[in-house]
Amino acid sequence: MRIGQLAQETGVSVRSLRYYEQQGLISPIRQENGYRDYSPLTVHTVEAIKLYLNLGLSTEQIAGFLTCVLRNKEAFCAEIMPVYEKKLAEIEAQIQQLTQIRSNLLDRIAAFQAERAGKPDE
Amino acid sequence: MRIGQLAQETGVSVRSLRYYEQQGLISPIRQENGYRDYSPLTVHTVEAIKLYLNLGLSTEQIAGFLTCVLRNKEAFCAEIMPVYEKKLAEIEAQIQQLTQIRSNLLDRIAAFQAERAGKPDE
DNA sequence: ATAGACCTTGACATCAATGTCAGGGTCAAG
DNA sequence: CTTGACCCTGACATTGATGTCAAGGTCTAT
Repeated sequence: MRIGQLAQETGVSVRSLRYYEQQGLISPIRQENGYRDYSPLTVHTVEAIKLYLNLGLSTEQIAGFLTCVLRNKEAFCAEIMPVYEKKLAEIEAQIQQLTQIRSNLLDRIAAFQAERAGKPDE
Repeated sequence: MRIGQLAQETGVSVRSLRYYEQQGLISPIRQENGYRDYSPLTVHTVEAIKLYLNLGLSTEQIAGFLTCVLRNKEAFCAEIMPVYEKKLAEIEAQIQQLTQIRSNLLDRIAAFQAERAGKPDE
């Protein structure tokens, strides 16, 4: 299968497929004319990549366990847990920071409105 | 006051002070030798900039109301409310997205551990 | 006059996945 | 043989505040 078809079947752009290859996530063989030639199984690989990217993982992190999860169930791949836990910690830190900013914004909006309401003609 | 002293008094790097100037947030006059010359009042300006940056606002947004809030109370500056509200909406969207990812991560971690525990010697 | 602390401008690097363009090859159908 | 759809590589842009370096000017104290 050529790259255009893979792109169409997975909904991933040709550009991104080449990028995933550059990051070591997929390794198509080459036809005689230089075109990339993908196994039909690569569709599943790309779907997996999409899934992990949607979890906020980087291509580098995905590269660390992708081979394993493609051959086994996730539970068999010990490499994946530290990644999940690291990402979870990052996400929670970000949520906390955003929540703090949100709180500050709400305070300032409230103060703004209180001052306008309380002193309408000062 | 020269840039080094302003940096020291505000805890903001010399690099950032120049950047704020480039973004139109501060406008020091120049000494005869070309050195930037800041009014002592600029310390307050920079403190305000720090505050708004910490709320997640961009220098461009800050530029839109900084002159007003330096002369008046915030409640007097109508320009600021749309900015606060836009930022609040962005923050809440981000929190929601991160919360969704967090939920997905927790699900996968739980599934991982359940599979290991449930089938320890499969 | 020289060292050293301070200032200047300009430029590149950061982070990461993706879009987009340029310049050029391949191939099948007409 | 030409058109058009598809492919290739390589490169720059995006986003935004900040770090850092280069090359050089200023000024003070020795």
